Amino acid sequence: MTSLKLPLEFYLSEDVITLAEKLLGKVLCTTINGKLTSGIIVETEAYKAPEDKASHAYQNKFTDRTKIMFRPGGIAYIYLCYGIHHLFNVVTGPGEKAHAVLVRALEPLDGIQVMLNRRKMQKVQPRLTAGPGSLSKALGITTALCGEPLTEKSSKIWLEDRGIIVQRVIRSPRVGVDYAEECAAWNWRLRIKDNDWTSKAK
DNA sequence: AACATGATAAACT
DNA sequence: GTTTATCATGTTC
Repeated sequence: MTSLKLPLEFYLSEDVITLAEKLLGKVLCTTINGKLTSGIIVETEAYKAPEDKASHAYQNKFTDRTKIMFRPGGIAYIYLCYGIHHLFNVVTGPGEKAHAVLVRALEPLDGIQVMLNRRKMQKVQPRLTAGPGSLSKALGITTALCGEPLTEKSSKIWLEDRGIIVQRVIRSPRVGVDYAEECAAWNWRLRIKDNDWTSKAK
């Protein structure tokens, strides 16, 4: 169990793109209210501050919300979007650099019944954990977990390497970042090819 | 006022 | 079966 947990060094690379790619196939686990839920990461997005206009920390903008990203990697950055959705990010980099990887979609693994209850759904459908807001809700992730270390034994949230092999990775432009101008063209959205659990598009 | 979205409904093939 | 449009929603700045 503990040996499967990703080591702190994993998160300290300055190369967020490669890191985002490596996160595919890893397993995100949470124990909220004593209930274990987990899923394979099938879609991520890299955010590389300060030069990335799509990042909250563009130009090293330092606020109460973004300051969490300026810490060294290996912690969770969770923020509220559109007032409803909790989005889960992994903070990466050695510190100083406000890099982060957004987890956009999961393939359910453990605690599926718990996830169904949280989503108020009857049966498993791709949309259970497809989409950053959905997966957070399914795993019980809220802003209460913001800043939580992903490497501590006591953490309620962590990542595991269960030896899952990723066959092929697709790179595509990120969505919802039109305002980021030239940065919107950077192909920093990464997903596993031919996976039913990624949000739309194949 | 802006926002890294999701659920729903209505329109398509 | 799929894609497209609309809007609800609350925190940040």
